[in-house]
Amino acid sequence: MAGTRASAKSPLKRGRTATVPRSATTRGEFVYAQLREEIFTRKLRSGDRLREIELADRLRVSRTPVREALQRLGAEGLVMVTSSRGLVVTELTPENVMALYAMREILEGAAARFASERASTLEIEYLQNAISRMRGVISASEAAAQNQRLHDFIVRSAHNEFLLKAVNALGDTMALLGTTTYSVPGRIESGLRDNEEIVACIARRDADAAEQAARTHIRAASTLRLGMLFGQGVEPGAKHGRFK
Amino acid sequence: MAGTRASAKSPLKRGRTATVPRSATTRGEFVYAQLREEIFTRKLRSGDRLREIELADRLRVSRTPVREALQRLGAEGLVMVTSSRGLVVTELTPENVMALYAMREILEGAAARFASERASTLEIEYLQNAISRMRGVISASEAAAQNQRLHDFIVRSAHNEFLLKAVNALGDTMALLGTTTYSVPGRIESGLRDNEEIVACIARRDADAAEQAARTHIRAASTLRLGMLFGQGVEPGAKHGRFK
DNA sequence: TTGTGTGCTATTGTATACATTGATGAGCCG
DNA sequence: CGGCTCATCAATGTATACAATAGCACACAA
Repeated sequence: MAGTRASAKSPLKRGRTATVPRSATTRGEFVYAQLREEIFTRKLRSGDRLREIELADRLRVSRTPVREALQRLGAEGLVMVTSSRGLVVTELTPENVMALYAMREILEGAAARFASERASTLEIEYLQNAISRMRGVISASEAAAQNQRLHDFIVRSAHNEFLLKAVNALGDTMALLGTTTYSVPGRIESGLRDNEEIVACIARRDADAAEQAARTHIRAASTLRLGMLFGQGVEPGAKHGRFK
Repeated sequence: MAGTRASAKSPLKRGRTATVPRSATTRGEFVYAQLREEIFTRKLRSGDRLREIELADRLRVSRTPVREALQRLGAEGLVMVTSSRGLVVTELTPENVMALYAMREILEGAAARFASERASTLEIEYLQNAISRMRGVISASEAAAQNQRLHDFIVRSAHNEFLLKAVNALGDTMALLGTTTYSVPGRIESGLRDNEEIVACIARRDADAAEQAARTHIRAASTLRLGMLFGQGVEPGAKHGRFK
């Protein structure tokens, strides 16, 4: 039985050794990772067209692995088909963004709830340590990164494969938005307080309170985000199309 | 600009004129629809291997559209890669099933909550009519179908694209389980009462209560399901592998 | 008997040629 | 001058040949 090489839906997507990033695993995998990277780093921006031949030429592979990658990206919602321009990097409308945050509120709430019910004592200790490490952080990017790690861990502590998938999918879409809400003054402190509360609830196995606290946390981020979008126009760096 | 034909992620996938079911839209689409059908009708069962060449021969297409279809199915979780046997129809472990229902509880709750907040009065009227139609239904399959339609409509009334996608993905996975919990005696009546309560909460715009009611509804189904799984062994028709 | 190496084979990965089709624009006719 | 037809093009859909590889069976040796 040979069929083992298969395409591997690897949930992680690290870069490779640097010398020859190509052929990290398979070419399809490489193209997928590369395009994700370019989307997240905004080398490819919302609305940019994705032509198979053009990508194949640029990445020095045939159209076959390119199609594979595009299809995976499509399934994740990072690229979408428009009737007028074919395949493009997904553009989020303001309605999408609101729906996105509403959904995040639900999912992060669920993660906190499930973690309250199922996290091991070891996992809870880790969460508490993570909170300690967050105190004293002052840079927005560092705070955002730690916040991200904490929530990833909460999701993993929920021990629910379907939740994990849903959260990852949503996270990818969030990445399309670019900037973090931690750049808003005062957000670091309030974010920390939120997270302390969430972990405390999980630690005392209070599922209802944990869910509520997590929702409140996201709700705050949501409010800030909508302020960024509608309050003062576009974010720094955005040049074209919608508000993105 | 030509790139219009693209692969179209069309949410619907109807058959065509019947004479030649093939080429419904594209061959890739056809293979995708066909395999889904076979999985849902259990012609392909959990654990069955999916070999590209074999499928291509059987469906009279080349490997290219087959690969496309398999990839889409993989993204949806209907097929998975095992290290030992390559690509197979997804097998759910008992842990998976529990996680699945836990997640459904969350998502149906979210749908009810959002619907409470965002459904139009027209949508609410429809929901109430749907409830009326459900009264007096006696067959398990009919009750299950109506229940399904009602919940689909609630999800649509939630007006959240991300929720919709998550629910659909979960629904596909549920389909792998086969039988419905409506075959359990008394379930039709209790299910109806649950649904009446959910719709009533939505109608009076009580988001918290609606979420709670929906969770309760799914929780009941979950309990029944676990009874079916662990209480008396396997379901009728299941012959091999796990409990599926 | 059991461990180990080695070729074979089944199966997937990749490239590429060809088919198909929607859009575009030029030219022709009224 | 306006509208229609048709040739052409750009882009994706499909088939297929070839490459690479993992697993297996078999043989051989200790």
